[in-house]
Amino acid sequence: MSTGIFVTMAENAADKDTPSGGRPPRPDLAAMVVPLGRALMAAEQPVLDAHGLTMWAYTVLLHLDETPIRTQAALAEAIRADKTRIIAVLDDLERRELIRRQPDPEDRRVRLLSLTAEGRRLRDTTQAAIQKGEERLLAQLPPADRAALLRALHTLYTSPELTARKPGRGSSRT
Amino acid sequence: MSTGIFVTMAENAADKDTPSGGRPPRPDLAAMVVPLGRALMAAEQPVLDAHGLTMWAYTVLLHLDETPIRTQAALAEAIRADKTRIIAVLDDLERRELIRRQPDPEDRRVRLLSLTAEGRRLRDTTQAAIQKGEERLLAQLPPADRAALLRALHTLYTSPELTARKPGRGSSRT
DNA sequence: TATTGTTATACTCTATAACTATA
DNA sequence: TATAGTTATAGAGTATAACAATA
Repeated sequence: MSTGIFVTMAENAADKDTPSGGRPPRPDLAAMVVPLGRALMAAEQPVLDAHGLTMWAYTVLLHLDETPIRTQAALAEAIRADKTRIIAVLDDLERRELIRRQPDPEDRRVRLLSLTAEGRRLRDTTQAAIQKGEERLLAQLPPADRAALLRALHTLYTSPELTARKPGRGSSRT
Repeated sequence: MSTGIFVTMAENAADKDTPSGGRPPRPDLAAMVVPLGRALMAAEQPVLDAHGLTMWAYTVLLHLDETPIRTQAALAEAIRADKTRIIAVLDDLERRELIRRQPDPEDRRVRLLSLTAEGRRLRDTTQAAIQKGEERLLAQLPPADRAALLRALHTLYTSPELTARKPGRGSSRT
């Protein structure tokens, strides 16, 4: 944690608004979202520790449940991770029998990824604990704002403008 | 970028809700906020590049404006950065005459930090460009949701529960 | 030749420790 | 001795390149 880029901008112009030509009437969106995200991650860390999961492992468990994924590369792509980075995570999850990693008989290069019963159980209890912590925060908001926040976040998060893949370099052949 | 932790959880249970004992009816808050923040940062990067600013430099310019800060350590603390990390940023900003860094006559250890006119101008044009990009995103939301989102983000961001300083290690003497 | 999974290497970012100059 | 600022070093996290197995 304490990886704090975009921190202070949020307090900017929160109340004072200079109408014409002055400071913008609202703080940058990123200036609130990024530090909030960092704080949320920091708040979740103890919960994950208590359940013996890293954030990557938790992300994998969460994603494996919804969509049965066939290849590790697809999983990595789906969670925007590098394919080389999740290997150690999968190794650990498999060793602890939270996931299965079976070679596909039809294409023996491929590893079929699936959640075990215990994996599902651990995911559920962990997520319950995490959301319980989040509820404490959301309780500060009026019910209408809370609903609008979740709705708006979902809209923005799934926005096609933001889902764009990393376009910079990486387009070199090979 | 592509530092993507907490990515997929957002799509979870977005529509299907299993009432009792099943999956939670909403995705984890962090699972939407963190990737959204990363996407926002990625979207801002080209704008910052065009204006010749790193995100840390932009953060410094933004913060220097609102609160006149006396010491570099205080600035670092305020933007949750390590005091050693902003030095190169300040060096660059000073060399480009976007900020001033004057020794305090009353305590010659201290550097008085202030924004130059050009620094203020660059900050304003950069922020205008960034917020213009953000407006494109926010335009997807109904006006009421947009207002609620900004209100809720500000509430959560300034929440005392999340403002807690890193409590772990660091409390060692020295 | 292309692709899946893997290992090994290099790079980026960040924090920690050590130093100076003032007080 | 304590503090502001600085420099140098080391560590964590990540991506890139190279490899083996299979298609």
